[in-house]
Amino acid sequence: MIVDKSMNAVAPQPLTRADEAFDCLQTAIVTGDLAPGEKIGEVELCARFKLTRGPLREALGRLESRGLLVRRPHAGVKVVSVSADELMELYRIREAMEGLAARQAAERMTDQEIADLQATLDSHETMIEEARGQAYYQAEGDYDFHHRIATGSRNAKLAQMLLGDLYYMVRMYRYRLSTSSGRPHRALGEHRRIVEAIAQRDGELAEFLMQRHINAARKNIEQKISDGLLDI
Amino acid sequence: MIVDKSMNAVAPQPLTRADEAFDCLQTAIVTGDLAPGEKIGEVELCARFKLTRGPLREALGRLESRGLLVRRPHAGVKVVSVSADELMELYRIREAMEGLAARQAAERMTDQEIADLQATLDSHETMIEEARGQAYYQAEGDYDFHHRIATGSRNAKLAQMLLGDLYYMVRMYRYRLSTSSGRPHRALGEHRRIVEAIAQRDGELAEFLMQRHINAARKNIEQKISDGLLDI
DNA sequence: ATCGCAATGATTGTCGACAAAAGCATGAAT
DNA sequence: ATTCATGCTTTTGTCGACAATCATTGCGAT
Repeated sequence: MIVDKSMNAVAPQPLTRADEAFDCLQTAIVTGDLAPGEKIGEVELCARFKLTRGPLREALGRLESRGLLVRRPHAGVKVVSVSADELMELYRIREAMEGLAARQAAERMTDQEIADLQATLDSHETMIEEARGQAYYQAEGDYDFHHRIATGSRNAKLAQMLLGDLYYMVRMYRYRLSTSSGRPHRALGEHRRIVEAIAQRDGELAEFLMQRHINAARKNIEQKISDGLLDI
Repeated sequence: MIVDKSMNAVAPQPLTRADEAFDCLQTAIVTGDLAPGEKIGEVELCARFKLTRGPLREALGRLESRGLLVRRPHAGVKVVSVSADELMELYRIREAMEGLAARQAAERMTDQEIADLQATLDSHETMIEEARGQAYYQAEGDYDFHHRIATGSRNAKLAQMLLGDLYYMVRMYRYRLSTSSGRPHRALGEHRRIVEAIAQRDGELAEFLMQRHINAARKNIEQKISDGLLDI
């Protein structure tokens, strides 16, 4: 029984209300418009996003199974609030999964994709040097880099778990932490070395460098938290 | 801002229709009652599981975001069908994530949990020796072992992703593959060595052994597929 | 005979109303 | 004064009907 891979392709254009609701709520949670720990009623959400309860409930179910909010029957929904420890655990998961992604990306990315990835880093560099984009780099540029590697792994489930589950939770804290300091420069250098390894098709090295990169990011946040510079 | 970890606790007892629908559909997919690739209408599902469309749709949304079925707007839902390649990719993800789980379990499991884990393996051994439980061991016993290690990692998100996302997809194929041969004995030996490493609190070794264990399982399936012994 | 178009049928997406459960406040009893 | 019970209010869970969209089938034209 041969199965066509493309059968499980991504959903096409027709956006349904439930999809809109899902996107709205997701960005609202990530950007902090809906604060962690905040308990919020369905009717209030309907009014806020101009929706009816049907699509809204469907979106809430999806958000719940992705771990962005918790729902207690008959008691309402609440945005998840992850502790500092749990954030560290997220980084440990990223270390393992993105290491794999980097290794597979080194084996499977096309030459074109690698060139695009290098071009992306170039634009990041100019942004940092012009000193007006540190926040942007930290927030979106970094996400962009990891996004490309996740999809470049050609591992659909891996990309789905990374992009659909983990990154949203991490980005949720990027918004309020906006950790900068001297990391952007170091992070860019680490990114460059990872891409180099990928360009040389050295999967093992790419995996190692990616793991070390994420481990460094984790330690950076951990340090700031223990110094009291960051509240979570 | 101190956040109470227990805030994101598991849902309590009150089961709602949507939860029932979710469980029903999930087991139906895993056991193969709903065949992969099968296109199925909402009203048919309602009749089959004695539900109304409201809770059903909510369950469908959850199943979709977990990757167990795909939904094209206005065109119905379809059970996912993963190719042989995609199954191999799942094992690669497991290798990375369960390696991490084993390492953290070695660092964090209680002595009681480790004793329980060893007892579990003992019961598996008697089951295999009595030769009447190979299929059971392969199907449920193995799942039991990995389940305990995932929760023993004390990494809530990791356990959620492993138990909620990956295992269901793997179990879905366990049912129809029922791969046995001489693996059960070897697998049990590998399990024992992993637990030994955990009992000695040797996280690195536990991680290495777990990765090798899953890698061996993957190669075993890969071999059978290329030999034409297994259809997917 | 085959291809394209249109109308019909079926299925999904959406909406509003009803019912059930939980939370809260008030009041009474210890 | 504190605690428990009871009623009310609010919110969630559920249901059935309506509207929008897609798939199919039949007809006509080339």
